[in-house]
Amino acid sequence: MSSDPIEFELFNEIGIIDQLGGNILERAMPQGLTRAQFTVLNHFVRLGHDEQSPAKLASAFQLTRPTMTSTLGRMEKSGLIEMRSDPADGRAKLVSLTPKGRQMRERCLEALAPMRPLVAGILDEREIRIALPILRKLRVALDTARDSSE
Amino acid sequence: MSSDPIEFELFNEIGIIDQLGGNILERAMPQGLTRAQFTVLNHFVRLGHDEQSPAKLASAFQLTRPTMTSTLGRMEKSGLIEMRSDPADGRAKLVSLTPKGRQMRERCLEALAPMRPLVAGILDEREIRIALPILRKLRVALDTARDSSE
DNA sequence: ACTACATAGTTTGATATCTAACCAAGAGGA
DNA sequence: TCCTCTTGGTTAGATATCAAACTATGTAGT
Repeated sequence: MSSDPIEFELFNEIGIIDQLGGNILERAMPQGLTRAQFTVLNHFVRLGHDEQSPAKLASAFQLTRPTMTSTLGRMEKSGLIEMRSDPADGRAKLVSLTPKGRQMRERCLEALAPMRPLVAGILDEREIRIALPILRKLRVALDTARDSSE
Repeated sequence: MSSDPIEFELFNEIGIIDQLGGNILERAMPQGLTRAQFTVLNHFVRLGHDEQSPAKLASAFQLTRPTMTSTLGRMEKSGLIEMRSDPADGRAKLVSLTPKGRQMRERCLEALAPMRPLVAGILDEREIRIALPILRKLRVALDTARDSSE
């Protein structure tokens, strides 16, 4: 364990946190909503977008288009989003939240609220504020590394 | 984005880093070896274990047993590991690396070596040493939270 | 206008992951 | 001994994710 380069250890911790955290998150979600689906719901409300193309969403989350196709298809089937053809571009589609989608997002936030104190019991805000900029820097660099490799 | 509680932002960054990092890792791996499979190979060598039960492995990686069954099955089929029944416990199995598995792990390390300077160009060691203990603390707490909820 | 390239979305097939449910085997207690 | 509970592994079914390949549409360059 300690024989690993420190960079690998960093990614190792990050990987485990992501897995455990995601797991806890999904258990807390109403009706077995998925983390990926919650992310989409959240994106629209947070950024105030009415409509977005699947390609834009994929790029916002750094996912491939096939992945978005799959997730959006499931969300459309369960009535959380709607899709229509983009009148301005024959190739594209436009995704928007349904009222049910908005409502579901609200319920997710309520379900997640009790988890805030839980995290606060582990890390205090000072520690988070120390770690966050470092992680953000790493994330941004990996983002651009990926973009440029395509 | 900035309207999110800071804890959620933390998990958000962690999630994206994990995804992008894992992706870059898998692209670098020889013969399309998977991150999950590399983790198993690495575990045996790093900890010097000759044999381990699937259940121990699952618990070491905080994965469910079905997940281990699936990954180990694939690794056995491709000759990276061997499995035999545990003579001391009729329920259990014992997993061990094959020479091919050991060799594959070596090749992975070689393939990963060039990535170290890449990361070093983003974060210097000082920053990593600042973030690492905080993340470790979070990981350990989530670990125990999961264990106690079962 | 035609050709070539780029972009949007999808389909296919693979892996990883989870939960739920199952069977087999060990462990403990009455 | 028998009954119960726990533990190890598997199977089935679901979702997310990727890469590769395909179709359709837009864009640019000649």
